[in-house]
Amino acid sequence: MSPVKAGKRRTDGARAADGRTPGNRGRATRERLLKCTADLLEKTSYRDLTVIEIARCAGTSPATFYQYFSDVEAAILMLARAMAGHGAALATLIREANWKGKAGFDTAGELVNGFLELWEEHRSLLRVVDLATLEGDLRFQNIRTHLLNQVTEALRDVVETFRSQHPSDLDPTAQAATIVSLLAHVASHRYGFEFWGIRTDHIRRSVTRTLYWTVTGRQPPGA
Amino acid sequence: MSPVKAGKRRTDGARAADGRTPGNRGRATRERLLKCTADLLEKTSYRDLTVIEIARCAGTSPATFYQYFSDVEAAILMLARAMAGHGAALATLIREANWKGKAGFDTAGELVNGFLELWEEHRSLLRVVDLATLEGDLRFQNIRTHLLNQVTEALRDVVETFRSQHPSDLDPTAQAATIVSLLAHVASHRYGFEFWGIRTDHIRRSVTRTLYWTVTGRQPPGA
DNA sequence: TGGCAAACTGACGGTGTGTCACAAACCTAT
DNA sequence: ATAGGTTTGTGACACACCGTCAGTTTGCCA
Repeated sequence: MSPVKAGKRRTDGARAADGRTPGNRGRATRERLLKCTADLLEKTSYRDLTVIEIARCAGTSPATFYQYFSDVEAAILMLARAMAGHGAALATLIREANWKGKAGFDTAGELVNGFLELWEEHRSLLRVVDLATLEGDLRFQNIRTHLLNQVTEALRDVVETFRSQHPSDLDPTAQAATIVSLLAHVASHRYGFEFWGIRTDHIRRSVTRTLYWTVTGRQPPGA
Repeated sequence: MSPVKAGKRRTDGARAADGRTPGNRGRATRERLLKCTADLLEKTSYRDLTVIEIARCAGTSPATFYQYFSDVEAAILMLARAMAGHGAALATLIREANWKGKAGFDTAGELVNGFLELWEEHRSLLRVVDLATLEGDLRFQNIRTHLLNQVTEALRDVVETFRSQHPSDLDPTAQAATIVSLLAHVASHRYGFEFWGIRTDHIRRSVTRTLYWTVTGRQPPGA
């Protein structure tokens, strides 16, 4: 799979070719290659995603691809980095919304929806990020963390707020991480549920209630 | 990646070579190949797992591999099928244990441990099962469902038991699926948590409490 | 020991990878 | 417009893996 075992894991950020200053045309093809990588990732299984096809789609030769990325993974890494920022919006939602009473329950619902939408938007990318993370790839693990940690930390702070009124021996960070796990997994397996006859809407309500309860430590209003 | 695009997704169960009756030597090498596939899956990333290496490990030629499996995925599929049965033990635990009061809380803890152990045992395999499932591969999706559905259904029944005393408008199946999502995700990202300073033990307690509450609809005892 | 099915493999055409050295396209200053 | 320099693209290559098939080896037992 990798003819030159050594030279594979090259470091490369948004590098321009060898080390030259990037021009206009260059950025265009780079963008085209990224777009094609993303598109093909939707249609092709990760294992079968190939440089040749990406190049063909972008209307260039495979050699050109290697001028911008060291391998397919590197291109996916770029896409993932671009996506990771989107976690910020969720964190902001958590921090600025009201978590008390009925309004709090609505906030929980919005957060669940936020997760479902984020995963809907970046489904195929998140698949690979998850796999690579589980395989121990630190670069992807960092991205995943960057994405989810913002949410986890925001949730932890909310949990701590309620802790004063409602003491508990649980670790707030662990509770927040638990919730984030739930949200991430449900969001990514949404279609799996539907396939087996479990309506997304039912899941949404169930998760919302669990979320509210775990964060606030109280029974949801009107349950 | 696949020279003959057509002939790839061949059907093959525990088939013996072409159509011949399986002998003793045959089963042995088949087993050896499976073992090597499993071992290499631990060390190699899924994307880089290759027939050549599997064959080398098993001390045979690559051609031999193709006498038993149509491709690497098929071998992994076999391993996954063998593992899927292990969900039964968890379902039994759920069905036969007591879910009331303090004993119920202990049951919840045991279930969480059961998940952690199952994932510990089959980490690399479950990674691939998850990816393939999310990529829409029905064969893997079936395996994953077979594994998790037993648990989900058992939990749903328990949820319904409590429902009579504690009415709710939530769909019991959705609640069970929610819980199973939580358990599966936490089990698979266990090391990720530890890496970021969240002790598995804290997660375990947090999940146990959420599990107990969702199943019974009551505050855990001694909280 | 001969015969026969089961098990294995060498060799091959096809496709993908990753690296060059070189060619083409694009400035920009004269 | 055009020469000279830089950026960008590519053909060709050496290597690795895939998946097939014809033909060989192995093991069994009559």
